[in-house]
Parts: sequence; structure tokens; C-alpha cells
Amino acid sequence: MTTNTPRVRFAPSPTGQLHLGGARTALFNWLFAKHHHGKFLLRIEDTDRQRSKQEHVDQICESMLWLGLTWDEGIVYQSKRLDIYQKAIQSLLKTDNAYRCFCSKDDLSRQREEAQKRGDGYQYNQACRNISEDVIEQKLSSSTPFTLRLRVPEKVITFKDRIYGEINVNTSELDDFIIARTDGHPTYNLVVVVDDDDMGITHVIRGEDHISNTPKQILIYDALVLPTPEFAHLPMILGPDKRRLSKRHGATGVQEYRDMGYLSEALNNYLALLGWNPGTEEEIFSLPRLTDVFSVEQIQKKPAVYDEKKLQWVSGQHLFKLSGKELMTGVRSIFPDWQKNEEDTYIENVCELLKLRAKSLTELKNISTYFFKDPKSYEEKAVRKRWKNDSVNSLVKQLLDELTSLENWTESGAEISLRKVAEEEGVSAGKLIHPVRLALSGVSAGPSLFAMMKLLGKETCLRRIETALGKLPTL
RNA sequence: GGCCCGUUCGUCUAGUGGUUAGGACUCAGGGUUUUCAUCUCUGCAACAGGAGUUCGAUUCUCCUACGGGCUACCA
Repeated sequence: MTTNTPRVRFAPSPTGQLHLGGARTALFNWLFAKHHHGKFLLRIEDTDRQRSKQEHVDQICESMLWLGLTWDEGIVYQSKRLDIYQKAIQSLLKTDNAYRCFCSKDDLSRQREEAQKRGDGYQYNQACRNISEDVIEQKLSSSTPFTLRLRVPEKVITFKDRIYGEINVNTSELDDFIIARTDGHPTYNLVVVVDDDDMGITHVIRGEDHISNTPKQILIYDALVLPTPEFAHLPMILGPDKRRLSKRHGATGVQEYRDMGYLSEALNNYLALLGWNPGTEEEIFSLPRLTDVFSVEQIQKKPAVYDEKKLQWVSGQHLFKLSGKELMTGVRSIFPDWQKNEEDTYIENVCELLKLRAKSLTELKNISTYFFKDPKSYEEKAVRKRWKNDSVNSLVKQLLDELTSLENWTESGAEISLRKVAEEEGVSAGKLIHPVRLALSGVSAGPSLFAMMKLLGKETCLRRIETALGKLPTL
């Protein structure tokens, strides 16, 4: 009965896009499976016909693929397994673990409202728990709609959570909860149990919001005489206001992070750090490395607050590790037409030169514009500081002449020329470097000027310097 | 309201019955750099509160406070 290789699953309901919390749940499941050489399965919980949408299924799958969280077997759709749930339902009815409840929805919600008004906790009054066969026959023959409720026994349910430890719940806190609706469709707690058993799930790793569902599910496992899997509940991810992460905290969808230019590996890395730590001071992980060091024991109990600043830092760390070629490919994965007319080698060199200065692919793209187009304007503040008056023009003109005659256009060649002019004119190199940077890029910040010059090429540099001489210092 | 879970710098976290309570991000300042970024150094900053156990509690127990989750014919 005991299997050595764990089988875990991620079971989103397709009522929206994959968000950060879901992504982390998927990631932890995936890491657990891979770490133990087990299987990671995907199940779509689409029994809510109204809210489930195929586009969300597609979006979720796409997001998971982008994150690199691939699933090992075919996707299980609950909507296609209705007959299997029926069998479980019939069996529960036959064994008297479930009973028909003929109470109307309206009556029940009225009772609930009244209980709430009194400030009491509502529980189903078990009106139908022990009605006689005769009454049942009568209701059935008159086609009175009914739901099926689990006959919850009186006991204390104990289970061991891999993260929270032992949890005890007295069933007196539980309803005879509904396991099948009036239309015969099963409800969540029932399908989860049937599916998890059917899929051979050994470890249920899910959000902490399911912790209170667990005793209910254990009751169903027992009623169905099925072995219970192990449980591990993950703490929630909170927004900066300490409330559950949601739209009002800005981006929450995985795809939005991709579109903002974050690398999937960086997002995985950051998500892993939210509620988990390796037990060492290592912080930057590739997915394989994460798989190696991951362990459920290091997962935190308390909810973690999402911090975009740290995500950005992690992202920058990952970005820096990529080659120019990988970065170019990355930017084009978001902006397919990015610099399509340029030489790949040139773009790669640009990326290589700028990667230390970008936290995301989008930022990388944004700060690279002047490598592809002459600056249209010049940063005003920088002009005031670096190109105060016409004396700068004569200085730059000197350099322009020197550069024009420079035959060997290299980084050091450019540097030697510039320093030579500066020395001849009796000024510090900075007096020349800053204005030239402005002329070439239009901005005051950027990589080494001489590396820039080398990359831009002689022709472009001369042209831009000439243009600037004509436009500055007048704005 | 009831039940379950939690509480170390602003945030992510390490940690122990006796520690100067450590690291990372952020922020501030210094150094390096032609600028920015990187890098580096320094600084700011935490054991929720109260009892109890103990020679000694951040660490163990209880209570309170606060936070989160659940309390559907949603999942």
C-alpha cells in the first residue's frame, strides 16, 4: 500500500487567472514532487459551472508552463468525472453514511440569517437526519428536491499536518454538511476526496485556507473506507496591508509579472522565499537548485507579506546572470518585434552592457533606447549641470576633431583621445566625459562612456556629437 | 459569535533555557566609479503584553491583545 514515490497535485479552480498564491502552492507541490522523484499532477476543479471558464484553464496552464512547473500526467478535469462521483455518492447512501435532506434552500438560509441575527453560530438542525422510510418515500414520490448530507459521527478528529503539527477538531463543530446538491452534483469536499484517492495522491499540499476543510474530508475518507493522504498546509501570502493578497495590491496574476519583465526563475525564487527558507543564508536559487534544497520542514507557519522591492532585487540578481543573447531572447518573448532590424550581435552586446543596471527585461529595454536611435532631446537637469555654456562647445569641438581622425575605433582608443584633449585644454577628463555622454545618450546615467562609444561606432558617435554641438546648451 | 491557526527589526527570516539576538530586502550615510548601477563599508531597526515554571526566560506553560483562515446546495 505504501508507495515510495510521492504523488502530489495542484488543483486550481478555473475561475480566474493563476495568481501569486496559487503559483506558490503549485511551486511547492512541484518542488516536493521533484525533490522526492515523485509525480506532480494537475487537476482542474471546474465543478462550478457558472464561474469556470475554459479561457482561465488555458491561462493557468500557460502560466504554469511559463514558470516551468510542468505536470506529469494528463490534466484531470472534474467536470468529466461526474459518473465517478455518483458512485461514491450512492455508496455513501447505501452505507447510511449519507442521508437525504428535503429542507428547502430558502428555509435553510432563513434559519441561518436568524441565527446570525441572534449572534449565534449556525448549524444545520438535522431535521432530516432521522426521518422515517415512509416520509422519505412520500417526499420522493412527490418529487421533493433533496440534497445529500454526510451523517457526521460524534468524535474528535485528529490529524497531523506536516507544517502545523497535530490538529484536533471535535465534530460537534461540524455540520452534517452537504455532499450532493439538489441537482445531484457533488460538492467540493466530496470530489476532492474521491479524486485525490483516485489519482493516488499521497501528500495533499495546499493553502492554509483549507485547513478547516480537512476534518470534513477525513470524515469522507473514513465513510468511504479510503486511506487518508498526508496533509501539509501552506501559510497564506498577504498584501502589504496584511490582508489577503488581491487586486488592490496591484499585480497579482502570474502573467502580469511576465509582462512586466520579471524572469520566471526570479519569480519562483522569490515565491519560494515567501514562507520557506533553506536553513542557510543562500538566497538566489535556480529552479534545479531549489529542487535540491527544498524541504517541507523549513516551511513557515505564519503568513508572509509580499514585498515587491525584494522581488525586484531577486529579479535583478537573476537578470545579471543571463548572457546578452538570453536577455535579447527574453525581451523579445515579451516584445516580439523588439529591434528586429538590428544585428543580433549588436543587440546582445547592448544587453550585456546594460544588464547590471536593470531589474527587469522591460527596464532593460527601456534604458537601451539610445543604442538604437539618436537622442531626440537632452535631459534638462544634466544639461544645466554638464553643459552650462558655450565654452563646453569649443571643448567638445576639439574632441570631435580628434575623434574624426581616430582610425582605430576601440574603447581604449576613444579613451586616449579624450584624455589627450582634456590634458591639452587643461581641464579634467570629467569636463569632457559628461557632455559627451549627454551628446551620445541624451541622459546622464549609463555604462562606461568608452564602452558605449565603441559599441555605437564611430559614425554614430561623430554624428551625435555634431548634432549636440548644434543644439546645446540652448534648449 | 463559534472553531482552527499564528505572533523575532518596516518586510522576508535565523536562532538559543544564559548570545553584543545573526543574515537578507528597504531606508540613511561613507568608499570605489567619468555618471548611474554594481560592489564594499557603516548605521537605523525586532523577541506583542501580562502572569507562571526556573538561579535565569525571546526560547517552556497559561491568559490577554492583535492578525489570519473557516463557518455556502463556491472551490
